Amino acid sequence: MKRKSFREAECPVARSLDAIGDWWSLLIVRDAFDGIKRFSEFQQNLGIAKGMLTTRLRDLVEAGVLNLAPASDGSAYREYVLTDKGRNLFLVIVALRQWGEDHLYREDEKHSVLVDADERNPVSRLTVYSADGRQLAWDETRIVAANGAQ
Amino acid sequence: MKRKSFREAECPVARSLDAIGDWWSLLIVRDAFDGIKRFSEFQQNLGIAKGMLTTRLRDLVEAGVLNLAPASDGSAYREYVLTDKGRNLFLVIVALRQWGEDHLYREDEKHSVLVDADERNPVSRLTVYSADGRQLAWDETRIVAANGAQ
DNA sequence: GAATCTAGTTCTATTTTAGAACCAGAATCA
DNA sequence: TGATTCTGGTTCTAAAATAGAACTAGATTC
Repeated sequence: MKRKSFREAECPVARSLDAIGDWWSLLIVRDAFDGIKRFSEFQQNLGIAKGMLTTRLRDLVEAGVLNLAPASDGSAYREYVLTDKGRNLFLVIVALRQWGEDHLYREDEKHSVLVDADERNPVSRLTVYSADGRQLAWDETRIVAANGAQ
Repeated sequence: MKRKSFREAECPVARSLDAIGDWWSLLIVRDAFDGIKRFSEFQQNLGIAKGMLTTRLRDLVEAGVLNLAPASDGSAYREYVLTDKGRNLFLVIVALRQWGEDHLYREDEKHSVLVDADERNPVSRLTVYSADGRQLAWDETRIVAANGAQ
């Protein structure tokens, strides 16, 4: 059967995953953050099948994450650029990156690092803060339902 | 063909997605943060097929995200609890939640809110900071490759 | 002791994904 | 200018992932 959709889910996490949770989507977005724009660049950089890339790019454009614009090199081709909505996925990518760095490499394995453009120092770790600036651990938070209950 | 694996990718984002990027995985983790522990609870809460849930839970245990422990109610059953590695996915979930809240609801639609347990105020937005405390936008960061180049 | 609940397993049907082959229009080369 | 190559796809097949129903053994409750 068709994969179950979360598009109309109550939970924002589920809706996000419905929009950008299929295989390849976030890697395409990651590449877009790294300046990749053209179909062939994505294809070669990711090693993805062309047919798959075609449908993923179409889906991401439909989802409002990417825009299809005239190529910036003046050619008759087009290129894919992040929309505002797409750029706002930056934190998702950074969170995935930090978790991966922390848990998915052996001691002796090197990995790339996200640094700030000016100082070239690694960015600091993401943290959840309360409205009044306290650091919050996962068990110091709660979900309040839409209706205000719980 | 078998879906392409990113387990040995250089990029931490790709490795993360390989580990927790398949359909349902992060929703199971989200439920675990909400205190869901038992097989039947996950199954009913998510509306997932039992067979799918079985393989996802097995994968997450294999990945070190969940642990299978004796049920806390004293029965002979068992329950799934987040490991340290799993708890560290909190930021990923929060980032997905905030993006979804911002971009995937109509004006008139309500959604649940993440609040701090004490004050019951919504948590503040995630932000990327430089080592010296400046807020960084996506285009104020760079990726430095593992070998130190670029 | 019987009925029900829990946590699965197994099966089939459909959808997704990977990969190769093909193709038309744009750009480059000679 | 014409031939060749590059770009950005489309189409096809085969294998894997997912959904859902049916079934089951052991634990718990009635």
